[in-house]
Amino acid sequence: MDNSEIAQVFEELAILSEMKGDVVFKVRAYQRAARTIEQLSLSLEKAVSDEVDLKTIPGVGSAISSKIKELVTTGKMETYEKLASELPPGVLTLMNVPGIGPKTAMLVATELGASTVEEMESAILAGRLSALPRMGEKTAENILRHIRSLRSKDGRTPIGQALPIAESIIASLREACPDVREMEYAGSLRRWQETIGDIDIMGTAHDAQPIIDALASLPSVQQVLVKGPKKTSVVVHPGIQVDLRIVDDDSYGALIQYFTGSQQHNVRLREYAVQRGLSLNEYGITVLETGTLEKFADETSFYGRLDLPLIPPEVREGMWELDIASRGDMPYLLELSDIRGDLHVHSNWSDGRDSIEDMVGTLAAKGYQYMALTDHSAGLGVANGLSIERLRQQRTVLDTVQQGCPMKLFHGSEVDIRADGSLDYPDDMLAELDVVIASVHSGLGQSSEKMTARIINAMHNPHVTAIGHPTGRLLGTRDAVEADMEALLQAAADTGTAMEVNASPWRLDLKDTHITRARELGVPLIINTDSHATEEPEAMRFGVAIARRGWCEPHHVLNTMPLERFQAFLSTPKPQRLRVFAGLG
DNA sequence: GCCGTTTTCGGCCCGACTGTTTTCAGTCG
Repeated sequence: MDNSEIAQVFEELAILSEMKGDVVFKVRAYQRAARTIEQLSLSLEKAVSDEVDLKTIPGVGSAISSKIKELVTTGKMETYEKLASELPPGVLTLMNVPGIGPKTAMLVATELGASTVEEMESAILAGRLSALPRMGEKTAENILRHIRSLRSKDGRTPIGQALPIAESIIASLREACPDVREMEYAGSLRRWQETIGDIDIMGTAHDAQPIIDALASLPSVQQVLVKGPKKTSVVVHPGIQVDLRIVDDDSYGALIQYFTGSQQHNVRLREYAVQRGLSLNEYGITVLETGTLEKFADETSFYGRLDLPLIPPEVREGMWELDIASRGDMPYLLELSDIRGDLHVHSNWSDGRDSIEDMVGTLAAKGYQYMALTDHSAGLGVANGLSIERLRQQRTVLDTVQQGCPMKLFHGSEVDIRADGSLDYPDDMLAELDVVIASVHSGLGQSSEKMTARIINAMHNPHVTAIGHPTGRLLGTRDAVEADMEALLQAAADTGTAMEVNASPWRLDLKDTHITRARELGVPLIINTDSHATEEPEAMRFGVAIARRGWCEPHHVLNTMPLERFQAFLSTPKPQRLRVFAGLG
């Protein structure tokens, strides 16, 4: 049972507990635990078997700690089972509909006998819902609308799709309204979560009305939901909600802080503020004793008023960031400008769109010191993988391109890890390459045991520099392979194999919690774009952001090394090269 | 159910919006 499954049980336990009528604080405790568990880098299953004290996890005390242990060891939780059996079947399902909370779900299940969304729908159509206490025609209509919108779209949007939309809306609004001063996206987008619920745009201007009008009249807008003086909401193609808020300059700091969240971070920040006699809201900070509202033009001064440094949006998840920041221990997190090379790049020699020369030119223009050309190996026929002969030819071509190129060009390959764990080129061929990225592309349905052993086997090869896109997931399209991530990361640390953070916004693989764990175990990380065309090296910013969510500093990431040190790393045999990575070699 | 430079007991974040109501419950972020 993995962490997200455990988190799911606590999320549902919170709902059941609320329906039963438990005090809200108990409900919130379950909720908070669920959200913390979801973010945890360490597998709880492993923590329990290692007898780690779970009470060190924020929001986990003795009761929740023993519930986790029960769940991990028996696969069940008595409290949950008992509550679920006492309540009408299907109540949890009903809550998937927006606008339906625990109270309404209970009412619908008990009074109307509905246990599925379909049964609820027909009860509403028969007019039975609006007859209930505190329910009316409007409520019934709204629920029906939500049921229908639930069917028409599938939840959250991958960040790679949402971010360009947000950026283009901001550009359009700035162009249409020169009066706009500050303007940026907030919410989960600004925290670089891998998927986005809706797009929040915040800004300042002398007059909000022209901006609101400009948004409502953008060609991509499908529907205007709310058009008020303070808040405007529209739906843009392809069905993403965009909220816009415009305030005066002097309130912008509190506004952007509030709407960046996360909710959990804001809850903790407000608790922290209350202890200091201050109350926070989206307008500013109120001194409780005097009732005066202080305003802040930017986030730095907002956090500063709480004696805190600016906490980077990527780590505002309500975990330990507040403790770390208040101790003065907030590290310098990796920036895009720290990246000195890209080590996973394809050309039209395999399945890339553009020539070696064009790819090299694009990367050199970014000011990188080095790159690795890593076309696919022969086994990947669908990707026009390179035979040994073509691979050697490519080397001579690359040597020619290197002439007069200011950037060091490494010759590499993205070598397929076959189903049995062997690699697609013989060792003597691999030894000729500067950089070897070993990746799984087929046999993705293997059992966890097989897949784990398969990847670890590749790590034991002395020529394998890194494992590429380790879980193989495609956001919203393909699930991660079954594998024991803890075992993989441990093996990476033991063998001196780097793990890739694939920056493609459709992959983001490793993901944030894996990155945190890798960092804790001393595994070298490499952030690569896996580019197949000249516009794709831009994706490096996604990789850097996801690494920041994993609290990466430059020294956790291999391709922040200056060229000379990176060459020293490559030329030192595994696993001794870890000493070079750690700055000891 | 959690937690402690106020506390081992008594607190526990803040506000907007909606729809149903005559003062507020439910939901959301």
